[in-house]
Amino acid sequence: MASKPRRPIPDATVSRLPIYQRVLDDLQSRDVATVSSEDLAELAGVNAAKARKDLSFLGSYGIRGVGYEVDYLLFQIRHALGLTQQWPVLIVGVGNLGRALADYAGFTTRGFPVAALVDDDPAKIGTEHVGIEIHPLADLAALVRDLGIAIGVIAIPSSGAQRVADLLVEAGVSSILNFAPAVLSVPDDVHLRQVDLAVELQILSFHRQRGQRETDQIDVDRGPH
Amino acid sequence: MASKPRRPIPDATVSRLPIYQRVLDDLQSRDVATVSSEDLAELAGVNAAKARKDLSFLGSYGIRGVGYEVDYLLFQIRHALGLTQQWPVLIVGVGNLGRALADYAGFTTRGFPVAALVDDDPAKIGTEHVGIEIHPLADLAALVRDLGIAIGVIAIPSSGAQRVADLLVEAGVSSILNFAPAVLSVPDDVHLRQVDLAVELQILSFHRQRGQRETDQIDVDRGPH
DNA sequence: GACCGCTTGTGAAACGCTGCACATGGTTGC
DNA sequence: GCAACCATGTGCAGCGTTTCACAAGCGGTC
Repeated sequence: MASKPRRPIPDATVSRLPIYQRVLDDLQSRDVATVSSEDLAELAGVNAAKARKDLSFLGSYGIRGVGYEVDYLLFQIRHALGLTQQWPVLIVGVGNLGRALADYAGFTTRGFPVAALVDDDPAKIGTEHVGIEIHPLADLAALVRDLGIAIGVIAIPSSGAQRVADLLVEAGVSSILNFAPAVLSVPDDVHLRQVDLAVELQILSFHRQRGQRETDQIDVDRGPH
Repeated sequence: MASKPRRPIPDATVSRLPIYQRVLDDLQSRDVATVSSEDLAELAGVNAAKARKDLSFLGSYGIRGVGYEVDYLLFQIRHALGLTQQWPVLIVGVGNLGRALADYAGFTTRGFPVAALVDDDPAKIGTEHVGIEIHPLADLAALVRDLGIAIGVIAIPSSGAQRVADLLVEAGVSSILNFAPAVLSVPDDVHLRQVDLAVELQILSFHRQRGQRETDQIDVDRGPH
């Protein structure tokens, strides 16, 4: 209530806040009390002016001549990101990717405990993974309701992704993280984010080729191809 | 050689080209010969004008009054992305995430065959995963050289990520895709992309909370609008 | 208690991206 | 062969983001 953002926080800033949080977590665990925008920016891999401007959207929490108090800044970032409470997530698809996500320590430690696993493979249903029982797809709506799931993660092949997204929306999930390489359509009030692993490689490929074209002109010293 | 981009292709466009490619792949497999910018944009989840502008950076490959020839456009996109040849990748870390990536069909079908797996767990070394032998970390440089690896994928916990990145760079890899939640530093001529799974959830959390705050004030009419 | 050095917070300029609106030019039908 | 139609390609204006440069403010020092 007290901290209503006067200016709305830009999307670009929001996408960097988790990075600052991670860096600050690390500093905190090493008992560092304060940090300057320059050091923080260095650790986060950004420009110092950008870091200051990003943090200024949260409020004026720095001390001139000194820097930012690590503990307090961490609290403010968590608050801005809505991480003052835990958000249980449900993962659909317990293949290698689903298991990797369920195991991923970063989820739980950052306030996103994996509360439920769902799959449609009869051989998997009823078994457990890291202590979490695997439920059939039909139980999805009940799980969302009973566990207070706010975020659904889609980790299945793209052919079934839209159907699962529809199920999640219908069950009342308000945010979806999709790993299937498919464009999903969801209502406007549902937040959808897309992580496409192959896209990242293709972007690398583009830059690689572009760099090589330049060096083509100068010389070629790529070993045996 | 003939098609040297007069204007450099903007980053934002590059990041969308793989999406167009995926959509066009799908159209091609359904024997669709031509597609309009409007239909393509719809399938890719973007604005029609944006799609046209994106494609115009590749050259003038559309036919006014008709649309784009699917086969030809696909070829041009592949060419622009440097996907006219295969780029073998090496994955470091054969945990659940590494296995998920090795299994991921999207890699191979898009020209990025997984050519080598590396891990430092003695229990895993020498065993195989989907027919690919797991090598010790010490073999990294030799594998890169012998297999002509251009892209390295880091799928290990963040504590060892920088060390592995250094090894990859030293071995001559020019592009790195990092899944470890850590900021890595590499030379300027090495391309680095970061995929941070927890960051995506935190961004969702932010928007979720913001949406809730707004509706708190007005009232709730979540239903179909 | 005044000064000096240091770091924050921010106006403003530069840059890149988006989306509209329309001229351009190819195709089809008569 | 001409006209009507249609979808592309792009000039331009608006918007968000980045970056610079500097005033404002805090803490330590003499």
